[in-house]
Amino acid sequence: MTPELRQLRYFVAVADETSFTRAAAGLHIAQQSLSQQITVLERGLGARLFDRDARGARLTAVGRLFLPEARAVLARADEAVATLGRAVRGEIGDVRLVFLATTANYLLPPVVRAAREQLPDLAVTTAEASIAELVAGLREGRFDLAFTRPPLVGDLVSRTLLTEEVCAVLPAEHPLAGRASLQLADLAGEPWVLTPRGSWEPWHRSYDADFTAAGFTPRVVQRATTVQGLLGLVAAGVGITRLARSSHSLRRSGVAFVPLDGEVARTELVWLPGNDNPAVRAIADVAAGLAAATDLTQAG
Amino acid sequence: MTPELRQLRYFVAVADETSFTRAAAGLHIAQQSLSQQITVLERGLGARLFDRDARGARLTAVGRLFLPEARAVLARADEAVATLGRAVRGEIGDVRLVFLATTANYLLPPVVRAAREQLPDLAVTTAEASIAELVAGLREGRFDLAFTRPPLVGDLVSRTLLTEEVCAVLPAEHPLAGRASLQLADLAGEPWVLTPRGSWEPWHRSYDADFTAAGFTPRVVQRATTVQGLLGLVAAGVGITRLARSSHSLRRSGVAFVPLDGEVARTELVWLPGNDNPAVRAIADVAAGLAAATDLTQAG
DNA sequence: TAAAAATACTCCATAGGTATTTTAT
DNA sequence: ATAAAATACCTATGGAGTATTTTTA
Repeated sequence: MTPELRQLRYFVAVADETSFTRAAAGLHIAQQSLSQQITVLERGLGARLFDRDARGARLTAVGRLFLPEARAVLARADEAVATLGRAVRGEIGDVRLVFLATTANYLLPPVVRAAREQLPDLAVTTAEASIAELVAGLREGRFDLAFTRPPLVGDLVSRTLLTEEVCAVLPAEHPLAGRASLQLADLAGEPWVLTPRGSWEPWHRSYDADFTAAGFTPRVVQRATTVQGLLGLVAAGVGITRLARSSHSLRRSGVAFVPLDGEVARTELVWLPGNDNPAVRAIADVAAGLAAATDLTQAG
Repeated sequence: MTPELRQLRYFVAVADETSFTRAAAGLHIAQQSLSQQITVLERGLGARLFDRDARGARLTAVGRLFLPEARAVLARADEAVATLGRAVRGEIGDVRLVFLATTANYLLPPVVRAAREQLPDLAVTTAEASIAELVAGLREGRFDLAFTRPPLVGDLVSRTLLTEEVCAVLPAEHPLAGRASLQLADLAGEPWVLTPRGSWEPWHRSYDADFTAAGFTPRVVQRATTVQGLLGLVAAGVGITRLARSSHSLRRSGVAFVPLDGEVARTELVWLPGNDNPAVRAIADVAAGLAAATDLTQAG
């Protein structure tokens, strides 16, 4: 028979007080109940733990050996509960972060650094993925939290981490390169380089809507899969494109970033609605705090 | 709130089976009762531990972190009970042995060696004491177990460890030194050296009874406190004495040990009747086994 | 005799059982 | 439709309370 923790607590209390009466007072139960519980414990263990007399109760030789054991069990139980508390607060555990390949560049280092500082006992693993892999990974439970861009599909939970300007990206020698800002309509006649339509359908629908609102359909002269590829084509004078300002960190020569009036690009934290891992929320809070404290667009 | 061990056992069972139904069967309780207990545990801990669906129950992220904690608490409790079992069997703990100074010489080494071999985790401390110190030490709880000689006082529990012959101790050149055995009456006219009357009254009363039975009162020419002292005086030809055969180990030259017909000296294990330390019984058993297996008188 | 623990009983909180409903596949 | 868990309700074990007795210094 293994005793219950309550009985061990009672045992320790009597041992500490060398008295059933005093221990019972401290435990807020009647002396008689305590007496009965210790008797049950002793019977269960098959060993007498106290010598009783008119002055109180003192440990037997066996009881003296059991006391540190009982304390150790209780301490271990307290530790278990404390560990659970840390888990609930998201201070321990594992979180698998995934960064959209185009955001990993400037978001991953500060987020991971802040996480390590504020949540040192959390095991954070990171991955860089395409938007399709990222969404599939979240859905299939391979990732807990994604850093990505809208629009996404409906059944994921998102939280906007930061917003930044959307810029027209022009060759450095382009006539409009010196402008402080532009309207998308100003670029109606330009040759465009864009990402392949198949890369992520929701994005392309969003693009189409923007261009339709500006009153034209872009003349696409070439397509490139990566942001680096787009920037290279723009620098080469093949055409122009449209990117978030932070993309500027990937190529600073040969291209000009001119803000497009009223257009913003959002970076979002995304997770599965059913994900109950408190560490996800903790990391999300760290990232949000980081975004609020420092203007991450300055990294671009 | 700290959960009870029962609840932790239930939690581990459900986690292992990934099913309330199967776990309940293994625990020999109804699924509904188990479901209720886990709910109580979750409420008490303030954390959901399982995700339930029609296929069963799987750990949440928090539950996954709590599982090893729960196992550790249960394992620690099992260890505590196991340790208690060892204490009850007298395999661990402390025993303070005391040897009568005149028996320490040949009893202490083999007893301590056997104890270390058979009860390696028992902390055995030893002391050598006069009969008066020995009895007082037992009474006042300074010693747990004594190796001594009868007669003693009534309120101590004793167990005869071994018996040996009582011998007349004569100078080597004494006319009776060559005899195979003697009667005490044969020594009526001899000069005697004995221990001081005050050293331990019960012994002297026993001596007196023996001499009275043999029909004479010994003519005491000198007294010595220690066995060594008595042997020295005998070797010097001052007188004769009477000792257990094992005393021969203290002086082998100049003295002759001649068995006295029908007289036996007992060595006893003695302890306080209220001493509930199982280690005392364990050591007593080891000593008794040792005495049965090897003739300790051969050490004399 | 006085202080402490044990015993005898009573009560009720709760662990556990039974019947049924809800939920998700 | 089926299999699992949750809910509702009932039962009964046993933890805790009150009154009293026993024990020992």
